[in-house]
Amino acid sequence: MDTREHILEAAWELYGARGFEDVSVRDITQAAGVNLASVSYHFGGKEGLIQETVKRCMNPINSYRLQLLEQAVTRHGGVENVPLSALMEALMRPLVMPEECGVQSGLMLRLVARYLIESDYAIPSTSRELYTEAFQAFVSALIIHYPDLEPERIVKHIVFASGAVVYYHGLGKIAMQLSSADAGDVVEIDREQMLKDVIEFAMHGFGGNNNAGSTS
Amino acid sequence: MDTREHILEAAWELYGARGFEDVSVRDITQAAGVNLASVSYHFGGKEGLIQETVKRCMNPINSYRLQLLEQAVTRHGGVENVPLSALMEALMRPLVMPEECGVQSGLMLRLVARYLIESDYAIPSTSRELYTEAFQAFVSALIIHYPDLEPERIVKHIVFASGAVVYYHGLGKIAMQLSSADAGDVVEIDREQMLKDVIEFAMHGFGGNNNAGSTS
DNA sequence: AGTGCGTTCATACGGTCGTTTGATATTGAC
DNA sequence: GTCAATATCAAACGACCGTATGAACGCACT
Repeated sequence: MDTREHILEAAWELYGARGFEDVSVRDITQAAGVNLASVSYHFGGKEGLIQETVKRCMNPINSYRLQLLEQAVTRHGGVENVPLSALMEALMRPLVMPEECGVQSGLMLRLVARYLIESDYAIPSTSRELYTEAFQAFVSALIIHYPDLEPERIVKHIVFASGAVVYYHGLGKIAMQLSSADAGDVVEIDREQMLKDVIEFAMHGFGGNNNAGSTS
Repeated sequence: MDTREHILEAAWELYGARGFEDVSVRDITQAAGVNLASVSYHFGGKEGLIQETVKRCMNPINSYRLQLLEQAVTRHGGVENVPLSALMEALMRPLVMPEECGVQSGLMLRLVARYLIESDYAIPSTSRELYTEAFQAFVSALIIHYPDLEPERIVKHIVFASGAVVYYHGLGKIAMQLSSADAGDVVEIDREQMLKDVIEFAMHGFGGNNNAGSTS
C-alpha cells in the first residue's frame, strides 16, 4: 500500500523539477521503483495523479497562511490588533517560502502557471474549500483595517500583491538581467528580502486608497 | 512564399488558444491548409516556429510600451514632466490590453507562464534587445521621479507592478469566485478598470518608498 | 526546350505517450 | 488451508508526435 505513497513522492519531485506535461508516467514509476500500471490502478490515470499532487501543493500553502494568521492573532490579542504588515506577511510568506510548509517552490510556480493559463482548470474541491476559507479569512481581517474599502477592492489588492510576489519569484532573475548593463552576470535573489520588499510595496498599495478616509 | 505567413497565422491562433505544448505541428499545418513538412522547411522544426511566434508576441508589446512612453513625453514636453501615472500606464497598458498592439492576451499569458516556469528558457536575441531597451527606458524615466531610489529597487517595483497586473489578468476570475459566497456566479473582469486599479496600486507602492519627497 | 532552384507534396520512420490486459502474487478473514 | 479481494507485474496496444525522405511541381533564366 505504500506503492501509492512512493508514486506520490516521485511525482512530487519530478513534477516540481520538470513540470506536469514534461514528466511521463514512466518517469515517475521508474523513479518510484514501482510498476507502470500502478498509476492507473491507484489514481485512475495521469490526470488523477496530477490532481492529487495539486492538492498536496495547495493545501499546505493555505493551511500555512491560516496558521500564520492565527499565530499573529493570538500574539497580538485579537484580529483588530494585528498590524497590517503581519497580515501581509501571513498572506505572502507561504508563497515566497513554500518550503516552510513542505512545498517546493518549483511546484508552486508550476501550479500558478497552470492556473494562469487554463482558467477553466478546476481546483480540486477539497482544496477549493480550504482556499476559500483562507481567502475569506484574510479579506475579513483586512476589512477591519480598511473598513471603507469595498470587499471587492480588497480582493483585488490581495490578488495584486500575490501576483507581485509570485511574478518576482519566477521572473525576478530575468528582469534583473534585462536591467543590468552586463547581461552576463548572474543574479541571485534574496527571498527574505523579497518578502520584505513586496510586503512594503503591497502595504503602500493598500494604504494609498484610504488616505482620505472613505473614498468612492 | 505566403505559406510561411499562413503557418505563422495559424500558429498564432492555435498557440494562443491552446498553448505551445498542446498544439501539434499537424494541427497548425492543417489549420493553415499547408503541408506538414512546411514547418520543418520554413522554421527548421517546431521549436523554430515557437521562437518566431514568441518574437511576434514580445516585440509588439515592448514596442507599444516605448511608443506610449514617447507619446507621453512629447505630450508633456520632456521626460521630467510626464506624470507618474502616465508612466505607469505606458508600462502596464500593453500587458492589460495586448490586443491594442495586435497581440491576443491568451498568447501573452502563455508566454509569461512559460518564462515563469522555465527560467532558463532563452529570450530570442532580437526580442531581448527590444525588451532591454524598453525596460531601461522606464527605469531611466522612473529614476527622475524617484532620484533617491536605487535603480535595483525601481526594477523590483516594475516587476511587482507587472506581476500584479498579469496575475490579476489570468487569475482574477478565480479569486473573485473564491471570495464570493456563491461560487456559482460568473464574474467578468473590466480590463479598463483593472488597468486603473493596478496603476493606482503600483503608484502608491512606488510612492511609499520615497518618503524624501521630490515627486514630479 | 531544357536546366536549376526554391517550394510543396504524400508518405513513412522511429519514438514516446497513457492506458489496458490478463496473469501472478499478496493479503486477510473464516 | 481455502478462497476471494486486493495489489503488482510484464507485456502489449493504439494513438499521436516531430522529423526525414525523395519525388513532383512551378518558374525564372538561358
